[in-house]
Amino acid sequence: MAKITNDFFDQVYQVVRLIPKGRVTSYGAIAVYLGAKSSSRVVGYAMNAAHTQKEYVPAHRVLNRNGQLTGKHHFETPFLMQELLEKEKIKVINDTVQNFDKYFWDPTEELKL
DNA sequence: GTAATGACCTTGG
DNA sequence: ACCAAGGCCATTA
Repeated sequence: MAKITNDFFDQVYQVVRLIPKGRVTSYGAIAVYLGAKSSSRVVGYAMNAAHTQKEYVPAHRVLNRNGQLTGKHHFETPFLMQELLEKEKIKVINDTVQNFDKYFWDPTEELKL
């Protein structure tokens, strides 16, 4: 399936894999990094197809702008996402990451195109 | 080919 | 300050 969007998806997956351990980011940040800030939804959609990729994608490190685990329900188990985040020493309360701004990992700042 | 949906974000009242 | 609606882009039915 050589589609045009495949490239965009691949970019998203690459960025997500580049997220350091114990760090999180938002869909919008990735969208901005890819130059499609308006396509924040597409980033989330890419995550939806993330589990279809060969390589594992740490989608649990990708949250919305509010720091909420909106996509936890899309994981194999709703608890898996929070479990993984807690393993990264990240406190998750009520499906929300604490100190989100502190753990926030901005690709545009770190990768600095 | 058209219509509806979605792991979102921004702006208006 | 809080609540509601629209917009953007790609995928699926």
